[in-house]
Amino acid sequence: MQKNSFPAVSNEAGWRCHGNLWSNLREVCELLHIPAPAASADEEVLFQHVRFKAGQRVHTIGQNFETLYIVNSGFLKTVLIDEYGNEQVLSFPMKGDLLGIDGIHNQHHASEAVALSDCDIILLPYRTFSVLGRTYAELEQAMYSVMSRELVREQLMIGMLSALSAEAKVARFLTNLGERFSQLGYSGKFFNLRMTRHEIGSYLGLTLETVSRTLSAFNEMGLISVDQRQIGLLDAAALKTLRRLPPTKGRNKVSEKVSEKVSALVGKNLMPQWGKEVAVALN
Amino acid sequence: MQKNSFPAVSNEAGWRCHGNLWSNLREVCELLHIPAPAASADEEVLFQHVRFKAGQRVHTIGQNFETLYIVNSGFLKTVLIDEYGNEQVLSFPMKGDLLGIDGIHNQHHASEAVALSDCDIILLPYRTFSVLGRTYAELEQAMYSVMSRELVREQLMIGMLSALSAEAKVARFLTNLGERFSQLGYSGKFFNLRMTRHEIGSYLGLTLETVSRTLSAFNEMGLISVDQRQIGLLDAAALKTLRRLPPTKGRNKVSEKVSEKVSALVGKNLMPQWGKEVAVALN
DNA sequence: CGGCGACTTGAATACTATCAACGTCGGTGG
DNA sequence: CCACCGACGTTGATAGTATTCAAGTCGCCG
Repeated sequence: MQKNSFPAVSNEAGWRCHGNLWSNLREVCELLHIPAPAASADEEVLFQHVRFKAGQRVHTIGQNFETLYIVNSGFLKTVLIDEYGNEQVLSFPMKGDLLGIDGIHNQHHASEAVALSDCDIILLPYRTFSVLGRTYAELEQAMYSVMSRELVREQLMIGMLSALSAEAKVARFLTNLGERFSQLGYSGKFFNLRMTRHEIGSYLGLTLETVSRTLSAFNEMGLISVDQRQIGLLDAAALKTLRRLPPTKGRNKVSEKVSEKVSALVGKNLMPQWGKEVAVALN
Repeated sequence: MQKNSFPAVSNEAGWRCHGNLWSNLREVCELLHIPAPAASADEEVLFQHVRFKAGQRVHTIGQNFETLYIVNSGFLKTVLIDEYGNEQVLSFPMKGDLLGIDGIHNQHHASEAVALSDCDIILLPYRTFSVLGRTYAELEQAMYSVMSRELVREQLMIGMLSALSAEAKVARFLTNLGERFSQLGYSGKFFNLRMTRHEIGSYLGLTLETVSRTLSAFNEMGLISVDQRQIGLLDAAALKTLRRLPPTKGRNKVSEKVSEKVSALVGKNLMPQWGKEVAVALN
């Protein structure tokens, strides 16, 4: 599972104890990119690491909510299960992401978190966290901020799901993933996917075939390179500006002319209607 | 604007002062359905009401975040604006809903809240709230819970957007709206919509034409009654069980037989593939 | 080697969007 | 008062995108 291009994360932060790894509050805050409480005599408060193997569930739907989880290494997916047993992928958490927030409300998890690779997860017991929050106001502030950010992220997801074409969704998915990898210090241009086409499709509201076709189309257009799960973003700028054809009525002249040019450029109608050249011209 | 079937909300809760209405902490907590802090010598902490006329914005995108808002009466929409100026409706808040959470992160509002009818909104300054939260732990707990609930709501929205057919989306929209009205003490069966077809479509990821057609189809099928914005849910149970035809491969025999029967029943292919009779048969 | 899961690709279908015409309702001003 | 207008809504015809169904390939593991 770790045969990819990512360096194995070194877990030098933390102490070994009883064969497990532990982190203190400062390390946890760093991981979450939130300011750590300044003075802390609580250096002895330690948080346990737990390892999950690929395929294992960190928490399941309906499970009693007792703790939050912070991803220290590895890749996961969070899913909803509908009444027919179909998975709906909600997110692909990775290092630094917080899991389990959905359980705070009514004390039960509403979603399921599954490890896509071997993972190292830090347990942040909610009781402990609450106590710490009463002590350090900054912590609580940070928690509000993280939850608010998560909310905004989901709002953007909603906007993307209901307004973008299949090609635009896949393009954004790839560039977002690249940006997240960059922020973690990995390459934002060349990476490999940890999830199946089916999971990508579920996440984007598409079928796996559509995802596969779109990736192939991007590949033929030279926007990306694809070899199974190995992805190379060859023209990230073009991908980022890829959108559905303008929903605003009023630029019909432009779109007509352009669509001719574009479809002449790339054989079939695989080229997104509001493609590369156009987007550049708009800037 | 208030010529509808809803009784005008009486605002006897709160005090008039300088021509404005004010509410204390206990009233605010009731409105949000969260437990009020038990002992409170802070009875003198009052929160100002502000009235917005239909069409006015409570907050706009990019605006500095200073206060949260609680809907005391009226109906709103929250929207995202994309790079072409198109609106993406995110929610339709009404009495008891909390607005502005998205501004906590990075101190700027990510979305816009617009009044769809005349509204009475309670201001909950974030600074004030933070101070109160430090005093009353239950308050903070409640805030986490509300934000968590909001997160779960958006997750369900994502699942709905990416997995359901147009008919199922509209059906759920109607039943959800009915349930919310019920909880507020209004009729959950007969109500009128406060938003245009375009806004519904934006919310559901559909065009206004599709929304209109679907409502007409439901009407002809006897599931609902429609007269402009006056809606009557005649068969809420059927609406609630309306889904897209099962994405799980494996019940092809059933779906084929049924689709014939159903399409024979209602002229063209307006009948959702997994319709009323089928759903009942499955239970 | 056989089999399975993941992936790709093709062809046909089906659903939804788009474009367009028309109807309704309210408000406004001649 | 009536004509006009604009916003909203309905309905039809058509087009196009994404899904579905169906092979077939590839890589991996027992």
